[in-house]
Amino acid sequence: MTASNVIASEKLRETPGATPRRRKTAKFDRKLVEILHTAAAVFAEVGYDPASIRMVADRAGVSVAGLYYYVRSKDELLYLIQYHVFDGLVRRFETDSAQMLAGGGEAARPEARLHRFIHNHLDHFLTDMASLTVCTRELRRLSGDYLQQVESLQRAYFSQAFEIFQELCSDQDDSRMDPRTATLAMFGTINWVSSWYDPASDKSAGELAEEFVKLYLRGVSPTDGKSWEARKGRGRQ
Amino acid sequence: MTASNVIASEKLRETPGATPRRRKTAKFDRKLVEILHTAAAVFAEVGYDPASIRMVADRAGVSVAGLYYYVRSKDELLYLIQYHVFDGLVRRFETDSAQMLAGGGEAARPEARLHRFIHNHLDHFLTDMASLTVCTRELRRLSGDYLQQVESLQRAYFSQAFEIFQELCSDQDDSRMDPRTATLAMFGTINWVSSWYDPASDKSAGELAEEFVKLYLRGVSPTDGKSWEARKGRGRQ
DNA sequence: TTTTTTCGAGCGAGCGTTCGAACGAATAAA
DNA sequence: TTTATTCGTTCGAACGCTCGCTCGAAAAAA
Repeated sequence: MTASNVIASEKLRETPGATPRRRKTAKFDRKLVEILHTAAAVFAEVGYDPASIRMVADRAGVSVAGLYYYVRSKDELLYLIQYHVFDGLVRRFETDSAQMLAGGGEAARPEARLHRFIHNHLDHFLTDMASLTVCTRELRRLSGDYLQQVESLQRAYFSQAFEIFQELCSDQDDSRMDPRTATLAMFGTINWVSSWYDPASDKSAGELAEEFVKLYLRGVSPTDGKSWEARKGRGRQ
Repeated sequence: MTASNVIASEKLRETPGATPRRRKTAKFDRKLVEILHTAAAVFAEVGYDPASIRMVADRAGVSVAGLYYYVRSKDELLYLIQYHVFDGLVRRFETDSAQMLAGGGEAARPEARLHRFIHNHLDHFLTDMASLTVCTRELRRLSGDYLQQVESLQRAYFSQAFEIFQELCSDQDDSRMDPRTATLAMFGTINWVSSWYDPASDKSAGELAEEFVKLYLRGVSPTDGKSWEARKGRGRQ
Protein backbone atom coordinates (compact mmCIF):
# COMPACT_ATOMS: atom_id res chain seq x y z
CA MET A 1 0.00 0.00 0.00
CA THR A 2 2.76 2.40 0.91
CA ALA A 3 4.64 1.54 -2.26
CA SER A 4 1.78 2.27 -4.60
CA ASN A 5 0.95 5.45 -2.74
CA VAL A 6 4.29 6.79 -3.78
CA ILE A 7 3.31 6.04 -7.33
CA ALA A 8 0.00 7.81 -6.97
CA SER A 9 1.75 10.76 -5.46
CA GLU A 10 4.23 10.89 -8.31
CA LYS A 11 1.38 10.68 -10.73
CA LEU A 12 -0.13 13.59 -8.89
CA ARG A 13 2.88 15.79 -9.54
CA GLU A 14 2.99 15.13 -13.25
CA THR A 15 -0.73 15.54 -13.90
CA PRO A 16 -2.51 17.70 -16.48
CA GLY A 17 -1.80 21.37 -15.90
CA ALA A 18 1.90 20.65 -15.48
CA THR A 19 1.93 23.32 -12.80
CA PRO A 20 5.25 23.02 -10.95
CA ARG A 21 3.49 21.66 -7.89
CA ARG A 22 4.72 21.63 -4.32
CA ARG A 23 6.89 18.67 -3.43
CA LYS A 24 9.21 17.23 -0.75
CA THR A 25 8.80 15.63 2.63
CA ALA A 26 7.57 12.21 3.57
CA LYS A 27 5.21 13.94 5.93
CA PHE A 28 3.38 15.48 3.01
CA ASP A 29 2.86 12.12 1.35
CA ARG A 30 1.73 10.53 4.58
CA LYS A 31 -0.89 13.15 5.23
CA LEU A 32 -2.07 13.10 1.64
CA VAL A 33 -2.73 9.38 1.93
CA GLU A 34 -4.59 9.92 5.16
CA ILE A 35 -6.73 12.53 3.47
CA LEU A 36 -7.44 10.21 0.56
CA HIS A 37 -8.69 7.55 2.93
CA THR A 38 -10.92 10.02 4.70
CA ALA A 39 -12.26 11.29 1.40
CA ALA A 40 -12.95 7.75 0.21
CA ALA A 41 -14.90 7.08 3.39
CA VAL A 42 -17.01 10.21 2.95
CA PHE A 43 -17.58 9.56 -0.75
CA ALA A 44 -18.60 5.99 -0.04
CA GLU A 45 -21.05 7.10 2.61
CA VAL A 46 -22.95 9.85 0.87
CA GLY A 47 -21.76 9.68 -2.74
CA TYR A 48 -19.20 11.80 -4.54
CA ASP A 49 -21.44 14.66 -5.61
CA PRO A 50 -23.46 15.13 -2.43
CA ALA A 51 -20.25 15.03 -0.41
CA SER A 52 -18.87 18.51 0.05
CA ILE A 53 -15.27 19.47 0.33
CA ARG A 54 -16.14 20.83 3.76
CA MET A 55 -17.30 17.39 4.97
CA VAL A 56 -14.00 15.87 3.88
CA ALA A 57 -12.00 18.66 5.49
CA ASP A 58 -13.88 18.34 8.78
CA ARG A 59 -13.45 14.58 8.93
CA ALA A 60 -9.78 14.92 8.08
CA GLY A 61 -9.29 17.49 10.81
CA VAL A 62 -8.13 20.32 8.56
CA SER A 63 -9.65 23.52 7.25
CA VAL A 64 -10.97 23.79 3.73
CA ALA A 65 -7.98 25.86 2.68
CA GLY A 66 -5.73 23.38 4.45
CA LEU A 67 -7.18 20.56 2.40
CA TYR A 68 -6.41 22.43 -0.79
CA TYR A 69 -2.79 22.51 0.20
CA TYR A 70 -2.71 18.76 -0.45
CA VAL A 71 -5.04 18.52 -3.36
CA ARG A 72 -5.75 20.66 -6.40
CA SER A 73 -9.47 20.04 -6.68
CA LYS A 74 -12.32 17.81 -5.64
CA ASP A 75 -11.93 15.93 -8.90
CA GLU A 76 -8.30 15.24 -8.13
CA LEU A 77 -9.38 13.73 -4.85
CA LEU A 78 -11.55 11.24 -6.70
CA TYR A 79 -8.91 10.69 -9.36
CA LEU A 80 -6.23 9.80 -6.84
CA ILE A 81 -8.54 7.37 -5.06
CA GLN A 82 -9.50 5.61 -8.27
CA TYR A 83 -6.01 5.58 -9.72
CA HIS A 84 -4.57 4.13 -6.57
CA VAL A 85 -7.13 1.33 -6.40
CA PHE A 86 -6.94 0.20 -10.01
CA ASP A 87 -3.19 0.50 -10.03
CA GLY A 88 -3.03 -1.73 -6.97
CA LEU A 89 -5.40 -4.31 -8.44
CA VAL A 90 -3.58 -4.53 -11.75
CA ARG A 91 -0.12 -4.66 -10.22
CA ARG A 92 -0.92 -7.31 -7.69
CA PHE A 93 -2.54 -9.63 -10.17
CA GLU A 94 0.26 -9.05 -12.65
CA THR A 95 2.79 -10.26 -10.12
CA ASP A 96 0.65 -13.22 -9.10
CA SER A 97 -0.04 -14.18 -12.66
CA ALA A 98 3.60 -14.16 -13.62
CA GLN A 99 4.42 -16.42 -10.69
CA MET A 100 1.60 -18.85 -11.46
CA LEU A 101 2.53 -19.15 -15.10
CA ALA A 102 6.22 -19.54 -14.32
CA GLY A 103 5.47 -22.21 -11.75
CA GLY A 104 3.49 -24.17 -14.30
CA GLY A 105 1.39 -27.20 -13.38
CA GLU A 106 -1.90 -26.86 -11.60
CA ALA A 107 -1.46 -23.17 -10.74
CA ALA A 108 -1.01 -22.23 -14.39
CA ARG A 109 -4.43 -23.57 -15.40
CA PRO A 110 -7.02 -20.93 -16.24
CA GLU A 111 -9.37 -22.25 -13.57
CA ALA A 112 -6.81 -21.58 -10.87
CA ARG A 113 -6.02 -18.18 -12.32
CA LEU A 114 -9.67 -17.19 -12.37
CA HIS A 115 -9.86 -18.15 -8.73
CA ARG A 116 -6.85 -16.02 -8.01
CA PHE A 117 -8.23 -13.06 -9.91
CA ILE A 118 -11.54 -13.06 -8.08
CA HIS A 119 -9.88 -13.64 -4.75
CA ASN A 120 -7.49 -10.79 -5.41
CA HIS A 121 -10.37 -8.46 -6.16
CA LEU A 122 -12.50 -9.42 -3.17
CA ASP A 123 -9.53 -9.29 -0.87
CA HIS A 124 -8.75 -5.75 -1.99
CA PHE A 125 -12.39 -4.91 -1.50
CA LEU A 126 -12.51 -6.16 2.08
CA THR A 127 -9.26 -4.43 2.93
CA ASP A 128 -10.46 -1.04 1.71
CA MET A 129 -14.20 -1.18 1.17
CA ALA A 130 -14.64 2.57 0.94
CA SER A 131 -12.19 3.06 -1.91
CA LEU A 132 -13.42 0.11 -3.91
CA THR A 133 -17.01 1.25 -3.44
CA VAL A 134 -16.13 4.69 -4.72
CA CYS A 135 -14.35 3.16 -7.69
CA THR A 136 -17.32 1.19 -8.92
CA ARG A 137 -20.05 3.64 -7.98
CA GLU A 138 -18.45 6.74 -9.51
CA LEU A 139 -17.08 4.95 -12.53
CA ARG A 140 -17.30 7.70 -15.15
CA ARG A 141 -17.72 10.82 -13.11
CA LEU A 142 -14.33 12.23 -14.02
CA SER A 143 -13.45 13.78 -17.35
CA GLY A 144 -10.49 14.83 -19.46
CA ASP A 145 -7.06 13.61 -18.50
CA TYR A 146 -8.20 12.19 -15.20
CA LEU A 147 -10.76 10.00 -16.90
CA GLN A 148 -8.34 8.87 -19.58
CA GLN A 149 -5.76 7.72 -17.09
CA VAL A 150 -8.23 5.84 -14.95
CA GLU A 151 -9.84 4.23 -17.98
CA SER A 152 -6.48 3.08 -19.20
CA LEU A 153 -5.98 1.16 -15.97
CA GLN A 154 -9.53 -0.17 -16.15
CA ARG A 155 -8.86 -1.53 -19.62
CA ALA A 156 -5.72 -3.24 -18.36
CA TYR A 157 -7.69 -4.78 -15.52
CA PHE A 158 -10.38 -5.97 -17.89
CA SER A 159 -7.79 -7.54 -20.16
CA GLN A 160 -6.31 -9.55 -17.35
CA ALA A 161 -9.67 -11.19 -16.74
CA PHE A 162 -10.53 -11.42 -20.42
CA GLU A 163 -7.43 -13.47 -21.19
CA ILE A 164 -8.42 -16.00 -18.57
CA PHE A 165 -11.91 -16.33 -19.96
CA GLN A 166 -10.55 -16.72 -23.47
CA GLU A 167 -8.66 -19.77 -22.31
CA LEU A 168 -11.64 -21.07 -20.40
CA CYS A 169 -14.04 -20.71 -23.30
CA SER A 170 -11.86 -22.04 -26.09
CA ASP A 171 -11.88 -25.75 -25.34
CA GLN A 172 -15.42 -26.32 -26.53
CA ASP A 173 -16.62 -25.91 -30.10
CA ASP A 174 -20.37 -26.20 -29.91
CA SER A 175 -22.36 -23.91 -27.59
CA ARG A 176 -19.18 -22.03 -26.83
CA MET A 177 -19.45 -19.17 -24.42
CA ASP A 178 -18.51 -15.72 -25.66
CA PRO A 179 -15.52 -14.80 -23.49
CA ARG A 180 -16.30 -11.10 -23.59
CA THR A 181 -19.82 -11.65 -22.31
CA ALA A 182 -18.54 -13.98 -19.63
CA THR A 183 -15.92 -11.47 -18.53
CA LEU A 184 -18.44 -8.67 -18.31
CA ALA A 185 -20.82 -10.93 -16.43
CA MET A 186 -18.14 -11.67 -13.87
CA PHE A 187 -17.15 -8.03 -13.47
CA GLY A 188 -20.79 -7.25 -12.86
CA THR A 189 -20.87 -9.82 -10.11
CA ILE A 190 -17.73 -8.70 -8.31
CA ASN A 191 -18.37 -5.00 -8.73
CA TRP A 192 -21.89 -5.33 -7.44
CA VAL A 193 -20.61 -6.83 -4.21
CA SER A 194 -19.99 -3.37 -2.79
CA SER A 195 -23.68 -2.60 -2.96
CA TRP A 196 -24.79 -5.42 -0.65
CA TYR A 197 -21.82 -6.72 1.29
CA ASP A 198 -21.89 -6.49 5.06
CA PRO A 199 -18.65 -7.64 6.68
CA ALA A 200 -20.48 -8.43 9.92
CA SER A 201 -22.85 -10.99 8.46
CA ASP A 202 -21.53 -12.07 5.08
CA LYS A 203 -18.96 -14.63 4.04
CA SER A 204 -15.24 -13.90 4.03
CA ALA A 205 -13.42 -12.92 0.86
CA GLY A 206 -12.06 -16.43 0.52
CA GLU A 207 -15.43 -18.15 0.85
CA LEU A 208 -17.09 -15.70 -1.50
CA ALA A 209 -14.38 -16.14 -4.10
CA GLU A 210 -14.81 -19.91 -3.84
CA GLU A 211 -18.53 -19.63 -4.50
CA PHE A 212 -18.16 -17.26 -7.41
CA VAL A 213 -15.56 -19.44 -9.06
CA LYS A 214 -17.72 -22.53 -8.67
CA LEU A 215 -20.62 -20.59 -10.13
CA TYR A 216 -18.71 -19.41 -13.17
CA LEU A 217 -16.95 -22.69 -13.85
CA ARG A 218 -19.82 -25.10 -13.54
CA GLY A 219 -22.99 -23.14 -12.88
CA VAL A 220 -25.56 -23.35 -10.19
CA SER A 221 -26.44 -27.05 -10.22
CA PRO A 222 -23.92 -29.03 -12.21
CA THR A 223 -25.89 -32.26 -12.59
CA ASP A 224 -28.93 -30.50 -13.90
CA GLY A 225 -27.40 -28.46 -16.64
CA LYS A 226 -27.30 -31.07 -19.33
CA SER A 227 -30.78 -32.45 -18.91
CA TRP A 228 -32.12 -28.94 -19.25
CA GLU A 229 -30.03 -28.25 -22.28
CA ALA A 230 -31.33 -31.39 -23.91
CA ARG A 231 -34.96 -30.73 -23.14
CA LYS A 232 -35.07 -27.10 -24.02
CA GLY A 233 -35.44 -25.52 -27.44
CA ARG A 234 -38.96 -24.16 -27.18
CA GLY A 235 -39.60 -20.51 -27.92
CA ARG A 236 -41.19 -18.26 -25.37
CA GLN A 237 -43.35 -15.15 -25.47
CA MET B 1 -46.48 1.24 -20.14
CA THR B 2 -49.60 3.38 -20.14
CA ALA B 3 -51.21 1.18 -17.53
CA SER B 4 -48.39 1.36 -15.05
CA ASN B 5 -47.99 5.06 -15.59
CA VAL B 6 -51.45 5.50 -14.20
CA ILE B 7 -50.27 3.64 -11.16
CA ALA B 8 -47.21 5.80 -10.82
CA SER B 9 -49.37 8.86 -11.16
CA GLU B 10 -51.78 7.61 -8.50
CA LYS B 11 -48.86 6.86 -6.26
CA LEU B 12 -47.76 10.41 -6.88
CA ARG B 13 -50.98 11.81 -5.53
CA GLU B 14 -50.91 9.84 -2.32
CA THR B 15 -47.27 10.38 -1.47
CA PRO B 16 -45.74 11.60 1.77
CA GLY B 17 -46.88 15.09 2.60
CA ALA B 18 -50.48 14.15 1.79
CA THR B 19 -50.88 17.60 0.29
CA PRO B 20 -54.14 17.61 -1.65
CA ARG B 21 -52.26 17.75 -4.93
CA ARG B 22 -53.52 18.89 -8.31
CA ARG B 23 -55.32 16.27 -10.36
CA LYS B 24 -57.51 15.79 -13.44
CA THR B 25 -57.00 15.58 -17.16
CA ALA B 26 -55.38 12.91 -19.23
CA LYS B 27 -53.24 15.64 -20.71
CA PHE B 28 -51.58 16.17 -17.36
CA ASP B 29 -50.67 12.50 -17.03
CA ARG B 30 -49.41 12.34 -20.57
CA LYS B 31 -47.10 15.29 -20.14
CA LEU B 32 -45.88 14.04 -16.78
CA VAL B 33 -44.80 10.79 -18.40
CA GLU B 34 -43.07 12.70 -21.15
CA ILE B 35 -41.20 14.74 -18.57
CA LEU B 36 -40.18 11.60 -16.69
CA HIS B 37 -38.67 10.15 -19.84
CA THR B 38 -36.77 13.34 -20.52
CA ALA B 39 -35.53 13.45 -16.96
CA ALA B 40 -34.42 9.83 -17.13
CA ALA B 41 -32.44 10.60 -20.28
CA VAL B 42 -30.72 13.58 -18.67
CA PHE B 43 -30.00 11.69 -15.45
CA ALA B 44 -28.60 8.76 -17.41
CA GLU B 45 -26.33 11.04 -19.40
CA VAL B 46 -24.72 13.17 -16.73
CA GLY B 47 -25.82 11.57 -13.46
CA TYR B 48 -28.56 12.57 -11.07
CA ASP B 49 -26.66 15.07 -8.98
CA PRO B 50 -24.77 16.91 -11.72
CA ALA B 51 -27.99 17.17 -13.71
CA SER B 52 -29.76 20.41 -12.89
CA ILE B 53 -33.47 20.97 -12.89
CA ARG B 54 -32.85 23.57 -15.59
CA MET B 55 -31.32 21.00 -17.91
CA VAL B 56 -34.38 18.80 -17.55
CA ALA B 57 -36.73 21.73 -18.08
CA ASP B 58 -34.88 22.86 -21.20
CA ARG B 59 -34.87 19.39 -22.72
CA ALA B 60 -38.53 18.96 -21.91
CA GLY B 61 -39.36 22.29 -23.52
CA VAL B 62 -40.80 23.94 -20.43
CA SER B 63 -39.66 26.59 -18.02
CA VAL B 64 -38.29 25.71 -14.63
CA ALA B 65 -41.48 26.86 -12.94
CA GLY B 66 -43.47 24.98 -15.52
CA LEU B 67 -41.64 21.79 -14.61
CA TYR B 68 -42.56 22.25 -10.96
CA TYR B 69 -46.19 22.27 -11.95
CA TYR B 70 -45.84 18.58 -12.71
CA VAL B 71 -43.45 17.56 -10.04
CA ARG B 72 -42.92 18.50 -6.42
CA SER B 73 -39.16 18.27 -6.30
CA LYS B 74 -36.09 16.91 -8.03
CA ASP B 75 -36.19 13.94 -5.67
CA GLU B 76 -39.73 13.18 -6.73
CA LEU B 77 -38.56 13.08 -10.32
CA LEU B 78 -36.07 10.37 -9.46
CA TYR B 79 -38.57 8.58 -7.25
CA LEU B 80 -41.19 8.40 -9.98
CA ILE B 81 -38.65 7.06 -12.48
CA GLN B 82 -37.43 4.37 -10.11
CA TYR B 83 -40.87 3.43 -8.84
CA HIS B 84 -42.19 3.09 -12.35
CA VAL B 85 -39.34 0.84 -13.47
CA PHE B 86 -39.32 -1.55 -10.53
CA ASP B 87 -43.08 -1.70 -10.48
CA GLY B 88 -43.06 -2.65 -14.16
CA LEU B 89 -40.38 -5.29 -13.69
CA VAL B 90 -42.09 -6.92 -10.73
CA ARG B 91 -45.54 -6.85 -12.27
CA ARG B 92 -44.51 -8.27 -15.59
CA PHE B 93 -42.59 -11.15 -14.10
CA GLU B 94 -45.39 -11.83 -11.64
CA THR B 95 -47.83 -12.28 -14.50
CA ASP B 96 -45.39 -14.40 -16.48
CA SER B 97 -44.53 -16.52 -13.52
CA ALA B 98 -48.14 -17.26 -12.72
CA GLN B 99 -48.76 -18.35 -16.29
CA MET B 100 -45.70 -20.54 -16.41
CA LEU B 101 -46.51 -22.29 -13.16
CA ALA B 102 -50.14 -22.75 -14.10
CA GLY B 103 -49.17 -24.18 -17.48
CA GLY B 104 -46.96 -26.73 -15.78
CA GLY B 105 -44.55 -28.94 -17.73
CA GLU B 106 -41.34 -27.59 -19.16
CA ALA B 107 -42.20 -23.93 -18.60
CA ALA B 108 -42.67 -24.47 -14.87
CA ARG B 109 -39.11 -25.72 -14.37
CA PRO B 110 -36.82 -23.31 -12.54
CA GLU B 111 -34.38 -23.29 -15.47
CA ALA B 112 -37.06 -21.94 -17.77
CA ARG B 113 -38.18 -19.43 -15.20
CA LEU B 114 -34.65 -18.15 -14.71
CA HIS B 115 -34.42 -17.67 -18.44
CA ARG B 116 -37.66 -15.76 -18.38
CA PHE B 117 -36.57 -13.58 -15.47
CA ILE B 118 -33.32 -12.55 -17.10
CA HIS B 119 -34.98 -12.04 -20.47
CA ASN B 120 -37.65 -9.89 -18.84
CA HIS B 121 -35.02 -7.72 -17.22
CA LEU B 122 -32.86 -7.29 -20.31
CA ASP B 123 -35.88 -6.63 -22.47
CA HIS B 124 -37.01 -3.87 -20.14
CA PHE B 125 -33.51 -2.52 -20.21
CA LEU B 126 -33.30 -2.34 -24.00
CA THR B 127 -36.75 -0.78 -24.22
CA ASP B 128 -35.91 2.01 -21.80
CA MET B 129 -32.17 2.10 -21.26
CA ALA B 130 -32.15 5.52 -19.67
CA SER B 131 -34.59 4.65 -16.89
CA LEU B 132 -32.98 1.33 -16.09
CA THR B 133 -29.57 2.95 -16.01
CA VAL B 134 -30.81 5.57 -13.59
CA CYS B 135 -32.34 2.86 -11.43
CA THR B 136 -29.14 0.93 -10.94
CA ARG B 137 -26.72 3.84 -10.87
CA GLU B 138 -28.63 5.96 -8.34
CA LEU B 139 -29.72 3.05 -6.21
CA ARG B 140 -29.76 4.64 -2.77
CA ARG B 141 -29.75 8.32 -3.52
CA LEU B 142 -33.26 8.90 -2.22
CA SER B 143 -34.23 9.03 1.43
CA GLY B 144 -37.23 8.87 3.72
CA ASP B 145 -40.52 7.73 2.30
CA TYR B 146 -39.32 7.73 -1.26
CA LEU B 147 -36.47 5.38 -0.43
CA GLN B 148 -38.70 3.09 1.58
CA GLN B 149 -41.18 2.65 -1.21
CA VAL B 150 -38.55 1.99 -3.84
CA GLU B 151 -36.71 -0.43 -1.58
CA SER B 152 -39.90 -2.31 -0.94
CA LEU B 153 -40.23 -2.96 -4.66
CA GLN B 154 -36.57 -3.87 -4.91
CA ARG B 155 -37.02 -6.46 -2.20
CA ALA B 156 -39.96 -7.92 -4.06
CA TYR B 157 -37.89 -8.08 -7.22
CA PHE B 158 -35.03 -9.75 -5.39
CA SER B 159 -37.40 -12.33 -3.92
CA GLN B 160 -38.71 -13.31 -7.32
CA ALA B 161 -35.20 -14.23 -8.41
CA PHE B 162 -34.24 -15.71 -5.06
CA GLU B 163 -37.08 -18.21 -5.18
CA ILE B 164 -35.89 -19.47 -8.52
CA PHE B 165 -32.35 -19.92 -7.28
CA GLN B 166 -33.59 -21.72 -4.19
CA GLU B 167 -35.16 -24.32 -6.43
CA LEU B 168 -32.11 -24.48 -8.66
CA CYS B 169 -29.71 -24.96 -5.77
CA SER B 170 -31.69 -27.47 -3.77
CA ASP B 171 -31.28 -30.63 -5.85
CA GLN B 172 -27.68 -31.21 -4.90
CA ASP B 173 -26.49 -32.07 -1.40
CA ASP B 174 -22.71 -31.83 -1.64
CA SER B 175 -21.03 -28.65 -2.81
CA ARG B 176 -24.41 -26.94 -2.89
CA MET B 177 -24.47 -23.37 -4.05
CA ASP B 178 -25.74 -20.77 -1.63
CA PRO B 179 -28.86 -19.43 -3.37
CA ARG B 180 -28.49 -15.96 -1.89
CA THR B 181 -24.95 -15.62 -3.20
CA ALA B 182 -26.03 -16.91 -6.59
CA THR B 183 -28.94 -14.46 -6.73
CA LEU B 184 -26.72 -11.53 -5.84
CA ALA B 185 -24.15 -12.66 -8.37
CA MET B 186 -26.80 -12.70 -11.08
CA PHE B 187 -28.17 -9.30 -10.12
CA GLY B 188 -24.66 -7.95 -10.33
CA THR B 189 -24.36 -9.29 -13.83
CA ILE B 190 -27.63 -7.93 -15.16
CA ASN B 191 -27.39 -4.60 -13.38
CA TRP B 192 -23.88 -4.07 -14.64
CA VAL B 193 -25.05 -4.38 -18.23
CA SER B 194 -26.08 -0.73 -18.27
CA SER B 195 -22.48 0.31 -17.74
CA TRP B 196 -21.12 -1.33 -20.90
CA TYR B 197 -23.98 -2.13 -23.25
CA ASP B 198 -24.01 -0.52 -26.67
CA PRO B 199 -27.15 -1.32 -28.68
CA ALA B 200 -25.31 -0.64 -31.94
CA SER B 201 -22.64 -3.31 -31.48
CA ASP B 202 -23.77 -5.68 -28.76
CA LYS B 203 -26.02 -8.71 -28.79
CA SER B 204 -29.79 -8.44 -28.59
CA ALA B 205 -31.65 -8.91 -25.33
CA GLY B 206 -32.61 -12.43 -26.34
CA GLU B 207 -29.08 -13.53 -27.20
CA LEU B 208 -27.65 -11.96 -24.08
CA ALA B 209 -30.26 -13.62 -21.90
CA GLU B 210 -29.43 -16.95 -23.52
CA GLU B 211 -25.73 -16.53 -22.73
CA PHE B 212 -26.30 -15.45 -19.15
CA VAL B 213 -28.63 -18.37 -18.48
CA LYS B 214 -26.16 -20.84 -19.95
CA LEU B 215 -23.45 -19.28 -17.82
CA TYR B 216 -25.41 -19.52 -14.59
CA LEU B 217 -26.79 -22.98 -15.21
CA ARG B 218 -23.68 -24.79 -16.34
CA GLY B 219 -20.75 -22.40 -16.15
CA VAL B 220 -18.23 -21.30 -18.68
CA SER B 221 -16.99 -24.60 -20.07
CA PRO B 222 -19.29 -27.45 -19.07
CA THR B 223 -17.00 -30.37 -19.94
CA ASP B 224 -14.14 -28.94 -18.02
CA GLY B 225 -15.86 -28.27 -14.74
CA LYS B 226 -15.66 -31.75 -13.35
CA SER B 227 -12.11 -32.48 -14.22
CA TRP B 228 -11.11 -29.27 -12.53
CA GLU B 229 -13.21 -30.06 -9.48
CA ALA B 230 -11.52 -33.45 -9.22
CA ARG B 231 -8.02 -32.13 -9.64
CA LYS B 232 -8.28 -29.16 -7.34
CA GLY B 233 -8.00 -29.02 -3.57
CA ARG B 234 -4.67 -27.31 -3.22
CA GLY B 235 -4.38 -24.17 -1.10
CA ARG B 236 -3.07 -20.95 -2.54
CA GLN B 237 -1.28 -17.80 -1.37
C1' DT C 1 15.93 33.31 7.81
C1' DT C 2 13.79 30.26 4.78
C1' DT C 3 10.55 26.86 3.87
C1' DT C 4 6.54 24.10 4.83
C1' DT C 5 2.07 23.95 6.69
C1' DT C 6 -2.25 26.03 8.38
C1' DC C 7 -6.41 28.80 8.22
C1' DG C 8 -10.33 32.69 8.56
C1' DA C 9 -12.76 35.06 5.52
C1' DG C 10 -14.89 35.63 1.46
C1' DC C 11 -15.58 35.38 -3.87
C1' DG C 12 -18.69 34.28 -7.73
C1' DA C 13 -21.53 30.86 -9.52
C1' DG C 14 -25.06 27.71 -9.72
C1' DC C 15 -28.27 25.16 -7.27
C1' DG C 16 -33.39 23.78 -6.01
C1' DT C 17 -37.34 26.08 -5.24
C1' DT C 18 -41.20 29.69 -5.03
C1' DC C 19 -44.31 33.43 -6.21
C1' DG C 20 -47.60 36.13 -8.49
C1' DA C 21 -49.14 37.24 -12.72
C1' DA C 22 -50.74 35.99 -17.01
C1' DC C 23 -52.49 32.95 -20.80
C1' DG C 24 -56.04 29.95 -23.27
C1' DA C 25 -59.90 27.30 -23.48
C1' DA C 26 -63.98 25.84 -21.75
C1' DT C 27 -68.28 26.74 -19.08
C1' DA C 28 -71.93 29.62 -17.10
C1' DA C 29 -74.53 33.94 -17.03
C1' DA C 30 -76.24 37.84 -19.47
C1' DT D 1 -73.85 36.04 -29.29
C1' DT D 2 -71.50 38.39 -26.13
C1' DT D 3 -69.59 38.80 -21.59
C1' DA D 4 -67.90 37.05 -17.12
C1' DT D 5 -65.94 33.27 -14.51
C1' DT D 6 -63.46 29.57 -13.73
C1' DC D 7 -59.68 26.40 -13.93
C1' DG D 8 -55.66 24.06 -15.84
C1' DT D 9 -51.36 25.55 -17.46
C1' DT D 10 -47.19 28.46 -18.25
C1' DC D 11 -43.42 31.45 -17.05
C1' DG D 12 -39.99 35.56 -15.77
C1' DA D 13 -37.83 36.91 -11.97
C1' DA D 14 -35.91 36.30 -7.96
C1' DC D 15 -34.85 34.19 -3.11
C1' DG D 16 -31.74 31.97 0.01
C1' DC D 17 -28.34 28.77 0.28
C1' DT D 18 -24.39 25.95 -0.48
C1' DC D 19 -20.98 24.83 -3.41
C1' DG D 20 -15.85 24.58 -5.03
C1' DC D 21 -12.23 27.32 -4.61
C1' DT D 22 -8.73 31.33 -3.49
C1' DC D 23 -6.21 34.87 -1.06
C1' DG D 24 -2.94 36.82 2.04
C1' DA D 25 -1.10 36.36 6.21
C1' DA D 26 0.22 33.94 10.25
C1' DA D 27 2.12 29.87 12.68
C1' DA D 28 5.33 25.89 12.91
C1' DA D 29 9.25 23.50 11.46
C1' DA D 30 13.76 23.42 9.53
